[in-house]
Amino acid sequence: MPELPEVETIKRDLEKEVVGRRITAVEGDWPKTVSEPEFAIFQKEVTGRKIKALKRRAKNLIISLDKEYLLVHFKMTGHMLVADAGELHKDHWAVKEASSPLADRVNQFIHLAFYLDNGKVMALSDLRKFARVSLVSKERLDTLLAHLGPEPLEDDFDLELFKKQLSGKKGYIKQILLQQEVVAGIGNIYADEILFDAKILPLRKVTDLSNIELKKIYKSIVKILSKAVDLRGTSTSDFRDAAGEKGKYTDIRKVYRRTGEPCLAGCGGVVQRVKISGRSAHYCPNCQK
DNA sequence: TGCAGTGTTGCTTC
DNA sequence: CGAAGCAACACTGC
Repeated sequence: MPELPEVETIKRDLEKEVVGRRITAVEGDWPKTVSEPEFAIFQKEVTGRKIKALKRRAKNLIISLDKEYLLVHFKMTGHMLVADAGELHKDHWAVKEASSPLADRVNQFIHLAFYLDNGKVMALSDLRKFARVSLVSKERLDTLLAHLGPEPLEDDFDLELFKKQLSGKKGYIKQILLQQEVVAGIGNIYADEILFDAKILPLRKVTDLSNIELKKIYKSIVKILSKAVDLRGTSTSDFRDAAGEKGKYTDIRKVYRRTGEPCLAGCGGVVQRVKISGRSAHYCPNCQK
């Protein structure tokens, strides 16, 4: 699931490959991938534009063109690949070379492709077709992103700001960490990993947490997300970087999708899973209080 | 075999 | 108003 570390990985990969390039053609086989404007107009408007810069805001990738912006949200299974245009079979949107990491099955679901003036292609692969791309003005971009809370890896995200974002919030800490208006960019994987690191049970009510516990959660947010960016994200299922490769945080995760396995802190406990407002939460009942 | 589970977000329903 | 449920999809695992 592309959360903050995964989108940041894609952003950094693309930065090296596509900035300064001009888009020579746009093709797609699933028009709904483009939210706005209508697909044919999008195709016409984006063709010929130059890519100026890349940004990430929460789980969104923002591609600045010489005019307007491409706003990309990967949702569940989307990721952006860069390949030689010749590597793609245009007929069925699949990658040709079996030796390449791009040949991985999850990279074979290409629904939108931006051909570049250096013979490469920036391609959105998305098994479940939930990802969305928009071409928007600066004003529209700001409107669409206005609800988002602070970026947890920015300098201004300190303990006081975290507490302020939580004030007035009710419900379980796990549920609150997933709310993008509270802290931007945390999803199910890192919410579980953060709470394990902070030794706090996901079913704790936010209003019951002590100052010491809030500080632990704050520190774990910064620590875990930074570590995950360093390791290029988590690939328990579909996430891949721009080269089609898996993220390495998968190997050091402590609880996410480890139900029934021994706690890696060596406490003798077994990782449990519960449903919290429709989402799974993984935790160690020994380590987390 | 078939159906629940997977998880992000926005929209609908209560 | 806010919380809960569901739809958007497709594949995996039981």
